[in-house]
Amino acid sequence: MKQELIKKIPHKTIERLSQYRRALLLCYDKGQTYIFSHEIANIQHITAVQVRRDLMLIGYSGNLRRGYNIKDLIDLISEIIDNPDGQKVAVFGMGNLGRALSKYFKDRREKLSIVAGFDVNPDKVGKSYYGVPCFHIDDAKEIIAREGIKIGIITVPGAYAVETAKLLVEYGIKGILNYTPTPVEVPEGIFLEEYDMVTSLEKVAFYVKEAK
Amino acid sequence: MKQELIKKIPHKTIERLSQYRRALLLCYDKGQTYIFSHEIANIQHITAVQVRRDLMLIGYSGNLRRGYNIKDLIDLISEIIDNPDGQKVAVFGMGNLGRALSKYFKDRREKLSIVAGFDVNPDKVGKSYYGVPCFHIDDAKEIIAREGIKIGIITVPGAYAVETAKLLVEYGIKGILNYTPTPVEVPEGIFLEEYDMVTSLEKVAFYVKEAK
DNA sequence: TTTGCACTGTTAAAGTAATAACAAACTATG
DNA sequence: CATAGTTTGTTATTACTTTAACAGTGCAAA
Repeated sequence: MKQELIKKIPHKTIERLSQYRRALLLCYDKGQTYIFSHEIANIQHITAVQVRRDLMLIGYSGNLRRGYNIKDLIDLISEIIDNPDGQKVAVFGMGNLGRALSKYFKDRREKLSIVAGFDVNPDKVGKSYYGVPCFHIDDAKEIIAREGIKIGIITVPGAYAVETAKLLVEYGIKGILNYTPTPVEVPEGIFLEEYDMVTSLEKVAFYVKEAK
Repeated sequence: MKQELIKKIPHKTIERLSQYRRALLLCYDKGQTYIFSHEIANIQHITAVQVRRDLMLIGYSGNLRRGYNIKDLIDLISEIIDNPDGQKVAVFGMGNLGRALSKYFKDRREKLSIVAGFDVNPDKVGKSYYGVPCFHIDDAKEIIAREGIKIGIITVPGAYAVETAKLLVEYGIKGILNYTPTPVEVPEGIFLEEYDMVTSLEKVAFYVKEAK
């Protein structure tokens, strides 16, 4: 897969590739070897055209009669979205949400793993949650450097989101996933993704109201 | 606010309105009475033009010299996105994520509140988490009907997502927020919003890798 | 062998969203 | 009272995303 090609893949396609891979892994585990675009589409909430278009963008060609080779496609998607050397992640804020994420990602992805949690609560520091050791935030700098952690998930209370993000950038984190409702600022070159559960719920509430 | 106008508001604008209101509430609590479009924009990650365009869509006019009246704008946004009679929400799956949401929404919105949690674990049933009572899923039908719950958040393990969604629809839920990585199907007329943490993290990992 | 079917791969069109451009309005100030 | 500065409200443009249309291909079956 050429570098220039990868640069042109739209954000939305990257997201769908992640979802395709998940669906494909399930099928692969069941022993299925080939799959049609409309089968992938049925698993996710999209159309077969969308699937074919996405696969076209990554330069994968299927078999006209049998569809796509599941194993090959999984490998190609992995080649695109995974870092061959692996990617280490840390969670900042080991509250309910931080622990939910720790549990969730436990042994899910070979190339992507949460290796540390941070908190300020002395009751949590020193403990381990679902295999993720919890450290004091004061030790973050050292541990991030030592482990080579490049990605940080922010799950601290909203009031501390901004300062946490600032620290992470200072400590060398290159990608931030902010789950607090407070938007944070990052300098150029740091990838930021924010998701706000309050907004999502209010959106659902709005459309439920409107549907009446 | 006219009904036809509301119908034409784009999804993205609805999401931003929720975020504007949050920012406005903070300013209002600080005693600020007027705010400029670029001030709102600075709080969120958007441009002043975007803010003005969104407010145009909902038909709100600001003061040319002082900007927007914070109180009035909060009221107007609330009139649009809130249900005047309130909206009750239930969480299905009181694991870490379910409890995180329960805690998070505790007393946050007057018109939108989580009133019940459901689980199958007998250790959880009968307990209360952050003010949200946990019931057995077998009692969901009755409680949903009795309380008039219209929105369900799915935080069960992915393997149970599909059947849970099916149950909710059967029990009269009109809007679903699915936080499992497993896509679910809902019939026409039921609003569905899905968010997948795995995809988000993989997306961050991809762009961190590419930035190197 | 040829006809029909069921796919894929690609280009074209439509729909949606964000950005830019700019006129109009108000106020403060000299 | 005129002028400069600042901000709003709206239209126009551009960019992005999805959906539609359709040609091309291989297989199966008559």
